[in-house]
Amino acid sequence: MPELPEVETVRRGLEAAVVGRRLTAVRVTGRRTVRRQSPGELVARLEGRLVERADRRGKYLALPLDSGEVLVVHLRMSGQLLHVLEPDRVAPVAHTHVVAALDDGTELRFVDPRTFGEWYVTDEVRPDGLPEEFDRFGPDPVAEGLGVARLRRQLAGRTMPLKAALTDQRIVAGIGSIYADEICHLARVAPDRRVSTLSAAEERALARAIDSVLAEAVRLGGSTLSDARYVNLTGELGTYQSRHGVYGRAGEPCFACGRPVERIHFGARVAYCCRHCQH
DNA sequence: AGCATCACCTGGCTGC
DNA sequence: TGCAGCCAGGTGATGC
Repeated sequence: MPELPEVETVRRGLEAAVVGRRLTAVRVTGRRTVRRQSPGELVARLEGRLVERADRRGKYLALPLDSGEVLVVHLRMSGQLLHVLEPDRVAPVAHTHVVAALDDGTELRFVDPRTFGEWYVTDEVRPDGLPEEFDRFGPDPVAEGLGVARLRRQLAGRTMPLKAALTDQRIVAGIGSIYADEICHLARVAPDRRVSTLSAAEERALARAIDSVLAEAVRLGGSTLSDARYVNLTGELGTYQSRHGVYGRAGEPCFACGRPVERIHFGARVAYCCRHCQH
């Protein structure tokens, strides 16, 4: 499922394929993708506009336009953005909900079987060109950096389980279930630990693990699970799944100690971890 | 305010 | 083989 590394990989694809291009025609065919405004309104605010930048905060993509507005795209669980070089020769696949023609004859297509993904255009824009509603997010570890001091501030006064904190976009932006589990494993802290009980050394280990796991995952183009749902803009798979230490590996040996990885439940959550390495 | 829980949605998998 | 039931999981609403 697209988390920060996957969305960052898509952002880099958009930078190459879409930035500097004009949207000549936009078709919305799905019923649920555009729900913040009417599809007709979204189309009217996109057609003829030049895409000036490709930005990202957390799992959200933001494409500032020459109108001063911003196109926001969220892939949610199953959304894919695909850049099609020869649209006349490549029929849209099933579950294609938005098609945007670019002024170089290529197309940007949005495919989303589970229809959770979303497109909208907003004119409530900050001086940095991102939507005002992005103010609610915590720091993005890749776009803005996150040191241990900032992490400690973000966790201050909270008692929730660590995985709940890591996946709370107001605390840190961009981490979902897969990377939260991998970060906890690398930092050797259990995902169900209450954040109020973390030692200074554990906070340092977590800050380092957040940086290294996300940086390496971005370097490898994100994780594509066996359902092959996540691909980048040109249809390539990510390869970070080969580095997963715990996620989806219940019963398989922990790379560090050889004991079986467990799939644990706490509250309504699930996490993969090694009870021997993580405390 | 902070935290837990639930609804949303549908393709695909599991198990009978 | 068919099908019911469940799971995936980020986000926002709700309730405590």
